[in-house]
Amino acid sequence: MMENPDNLLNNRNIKPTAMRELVLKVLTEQTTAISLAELEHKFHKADKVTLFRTLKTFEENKLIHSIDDGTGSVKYALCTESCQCNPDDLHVHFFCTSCLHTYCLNDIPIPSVNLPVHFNLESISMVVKGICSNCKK
Amino acid sequence: MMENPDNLLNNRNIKPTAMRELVLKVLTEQTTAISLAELEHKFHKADKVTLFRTLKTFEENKLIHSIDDGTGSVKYALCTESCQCNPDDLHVHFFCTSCLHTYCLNDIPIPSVNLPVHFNLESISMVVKGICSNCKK
DNA sequence: GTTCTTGCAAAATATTTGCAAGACG
DNA sequence: CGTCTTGCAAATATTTTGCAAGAAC
Repeated sequence: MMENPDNLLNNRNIKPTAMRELVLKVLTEQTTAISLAELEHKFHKADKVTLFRTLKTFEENKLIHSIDDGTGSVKYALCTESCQCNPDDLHVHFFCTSCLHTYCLNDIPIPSVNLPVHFNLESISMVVKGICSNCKK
Repeated sequence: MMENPDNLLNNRNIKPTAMRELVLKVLTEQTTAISLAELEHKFHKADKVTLFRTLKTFEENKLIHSIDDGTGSVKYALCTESCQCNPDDLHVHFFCTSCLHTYCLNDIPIPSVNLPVHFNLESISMVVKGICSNCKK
């Protein structure tokens, strides 16, 4: 069942302000993860710092997750509705070196790893780089 | 068989200058990956930009590899002697959220992933976060 | 002399904080 | 009023480039 934007915010205990609804709308329209700078360009008049803090708020409340794809600018993408950002919820990300887009491979869970003894796992990040199907055409 | 520092440089076609030998010496003494800022602190009088370019040179010639552990500052660590930095050569990295050190888990290869159709793999990065064995004591 | 390396200055990029004005209840 | 949010300014951090002096061969 599709949630409306306000429910998405309320479900995560985020007060639905106009700004946040706009940012959430942009995020839902993305097929790939978006950077703060890219998000800023989606608006004609919006303060980057406000957008930054909006993203931080979203991230703290697990509405979105951040991806460090190695480009130097962090990308953000919506979590699935049930996501709690536990290691089990995490998926692989794919960075296309041609179109520079960062994909959430939501269907591909991060494989488990046998850590050395006495190493304790909290979270994992896995970023694959290569050419995406769009660019390979 | 242990190589001497100059051989390590020559093997990678890096002209062995005094600066490079010093940087290589520091790198061989590390048990965890090191950032540019940390490297700078190992010297009393060394220009950060020179160190940066030394690391770049080392990386281009596959003497070291860089790790983006999500802290915002890139870490560097020696490659194994046979490393060509192919996907098959890559290993998992571990970032300890307690001591903030980044380990090369050289014995743990990155598990393979089945990408969606027409997605082409070039390289993979996998960073595990948690508590290391030293901090768990 | 020619090329590569180094040091200093400064640019470029990204992230983060301080603070006051405004919105909301 | 009191709290949370927003906007502007500015600080911080990191990476990167330009350029000229110096070293290596």
